[in-house]
Amino acid sequence: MQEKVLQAASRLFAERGFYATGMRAIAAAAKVSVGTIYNHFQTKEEILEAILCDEVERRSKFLQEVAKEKLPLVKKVEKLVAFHFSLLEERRDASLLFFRERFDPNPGIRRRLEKLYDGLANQIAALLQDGVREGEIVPYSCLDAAYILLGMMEAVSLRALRDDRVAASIREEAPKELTRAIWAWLKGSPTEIPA
Amino acid sequence: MQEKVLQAASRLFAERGFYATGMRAIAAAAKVSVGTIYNHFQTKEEILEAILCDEVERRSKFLQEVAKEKLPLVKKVEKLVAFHFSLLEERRDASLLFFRERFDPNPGIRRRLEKLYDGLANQIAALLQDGVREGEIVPYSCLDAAYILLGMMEAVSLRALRDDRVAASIREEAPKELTRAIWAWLKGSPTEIPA
Amino acid sequence: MQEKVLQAASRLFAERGFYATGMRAIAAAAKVSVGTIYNHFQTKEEILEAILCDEVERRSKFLQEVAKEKLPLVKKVEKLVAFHFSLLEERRDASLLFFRERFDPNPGIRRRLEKLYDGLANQIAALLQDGVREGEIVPYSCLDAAYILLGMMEAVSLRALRDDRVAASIREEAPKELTRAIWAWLKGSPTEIPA
Amino acid sequence: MQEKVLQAASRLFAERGFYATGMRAIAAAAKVSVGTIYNHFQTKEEILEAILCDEVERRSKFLQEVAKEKLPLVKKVEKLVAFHFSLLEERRDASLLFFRERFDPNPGIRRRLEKLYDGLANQIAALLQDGVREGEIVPYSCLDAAYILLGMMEAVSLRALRDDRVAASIREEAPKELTRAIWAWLKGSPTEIPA
DNA sequence: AATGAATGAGGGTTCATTCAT
DNA sequence: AATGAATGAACCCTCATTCAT
Repeated sequence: MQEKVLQAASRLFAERGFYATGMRAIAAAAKVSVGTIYNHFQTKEEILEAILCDEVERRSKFLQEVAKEKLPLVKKVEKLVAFHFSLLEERRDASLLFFRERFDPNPGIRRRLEKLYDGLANQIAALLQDGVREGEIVPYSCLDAAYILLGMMEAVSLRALRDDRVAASIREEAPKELTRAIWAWLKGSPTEIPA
Repeated sequence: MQEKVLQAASRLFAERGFYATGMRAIAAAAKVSVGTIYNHFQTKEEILEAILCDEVERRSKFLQEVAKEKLPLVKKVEKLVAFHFSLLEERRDASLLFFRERFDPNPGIRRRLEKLYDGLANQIAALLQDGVREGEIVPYSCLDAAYILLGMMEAVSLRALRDDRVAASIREEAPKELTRAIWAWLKGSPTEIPA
Repeated sequence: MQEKVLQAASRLFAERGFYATGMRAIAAAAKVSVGTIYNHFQTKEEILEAILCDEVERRSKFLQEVAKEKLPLVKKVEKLVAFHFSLLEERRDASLLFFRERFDPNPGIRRRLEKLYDGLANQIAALLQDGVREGEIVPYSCLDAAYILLGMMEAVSLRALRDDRVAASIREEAPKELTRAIWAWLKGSPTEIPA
Repeated sequence: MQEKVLQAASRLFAERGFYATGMRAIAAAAKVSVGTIYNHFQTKEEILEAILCDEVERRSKFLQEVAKEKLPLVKKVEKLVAFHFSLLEERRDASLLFFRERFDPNPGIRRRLEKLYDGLANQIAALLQDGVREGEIVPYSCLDAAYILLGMMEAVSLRALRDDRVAASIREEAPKELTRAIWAWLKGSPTEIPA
């Protein structure tokens, strides 16, 4: 039941936006009654929260596994980027929401979502920290770098989620290109900018 | 009068989000009546549009000036990023809105906001095109690159606009690091990814 | 529930007019919430439409029965007028609305109300057509005559629905006199006008 | 100034209806400012009242003159009907309002308008009374008859004020036809209905 | 658990009216 | 007298949420 609701809500939120989607519409799309939704979720925002939490958790779980593997950092980055783009294909709606609606709701839920997002950043930062320790990359403020890395993925994803042919081409090229760019950036001296 | 309304609305939209902010709240914060707002703006959306227009224009004007200067592309990018982060400090609320509310799913407002954003992207694309012509960077779909460049600034900014210590650190590190990351992206394959 | 709303609305519309009556007032008078009204009627106009539809149907049904009877046309007119005035007594508010609000200049609502009114006019026209066929009255544009016949009942009714002694007297005299007047009209030139 | 406002308001009220016409629209159409209108009229309803009063007064003045003349009743009726239809042609908008909006506004103003209308009816009743005294028509409840007579004129007028070709033909035929019908009605015995 | 009718606060917007100029 | 920006109550309607069944 919950799954039906979450899927219906994901699609509608992605199509029309969180505020433009009513509970009646979700109930109709999920083929349950409004009352039933409220037996499983306290508020409409909780539905959004559940969707976004799920997205974060998928990425978080993946990062946990990657962290355990014995691989050079560059490979880990490559896997992370690849995974990210595979989710983009498989879970278009929820991914879109993850980028778009993360800031929308009220401060209470926003705070919780930010915390989840910070968790992701921390995992990535730990990954980078390992790389620094191993001498694979130069020393960094790893948490800052993690947020920038996430930002790079988000930026490309938002372009890739449009519906034109360029977007399709980006979705194909981006994993390779992005890994390259991230790596070039991480490898360089943190302060070096060509004159 | 309009200025009072725009400032109040900027603050409230940034705090609570566009949809969660009512006209009555804006009127109260601006210390005018609801009716007076409607003498200056046709709809609530028009208020948001005016705020974002202003932000776009500031960036647009700056880009015009940078485009005229005789500088290597990397320096122009550096200046652009720096300017962007300076606005982030000076005009916190409006900058936040500039990135956050761009995705409003209401088709009417979205179209107009996208047009504004597209204008900026076009200016940046022109900058990059110059770089391609001069051989400074590898050939690109410059418009796509521009969207991604904007997206990178946006994604990092949204983190940098929070209120914690990490945000402060990012605000300090990001201009330099973001320039390097963007440059690593734009330069194309100088760094092999180890196998 | 719908009945409560329709009765409350009939009374208020008749007292204050359609535009001067708010949904809150209707809800309060019907002792339901505003939302409940909107669960049964899409718009305020639909409430008015439902009220007037009902009035039309009462008259329409009556006309159907009269049409089937084997009576001279003048008797049918007499019955129609009598029935009309009996409704005026029994269903004061709705009858008032039936005549008063027919001219609402809002094109959307007007069109629908006109359609209802046109249906009645057509039934009366058919009645008159029979009279023409039987040679009871002179040939006529029967539809136009029907509108005028309805109009005469309407105009007199609006006076008859006031609360003074004249209104009471008209309510008593009008059925008889109106039938005579209508008949004088329909019979065509039996009376020369002295020069 | 007042004349400009009244003409503009007549046209707009007739076109869009009283409630759908705003003070700003009237001001624009009359090419004065909103404030100026309020220097001459206390409320919007007062404008409507002025328009309708004017219409009543034209008819009332005419009736006063006709009453003074030494003519058979049938001629007076003929003149009255003719005058009524001439106003319909010359002052289409105001005449329309006279029929349509007479019942619309709030009870206060409605009462005043009803009084004016009653004045007309009384004048006509006096005319009929003369006819009874002179033996021109059979004894009547003259006031009731006056309202019915007014109702007959209204009913035909409303059909004649439409915009089709039939309306044009009615406007031409109606004065003669209506006079004939009224006279046939008034001449007849008040109770006689053909069997 | 499941239902969906009922709720009513609140949404954006309008507009008759006022008032400082 | 004339102006039109300012006012705010009231408009119709929506919708997250509740609750009796």
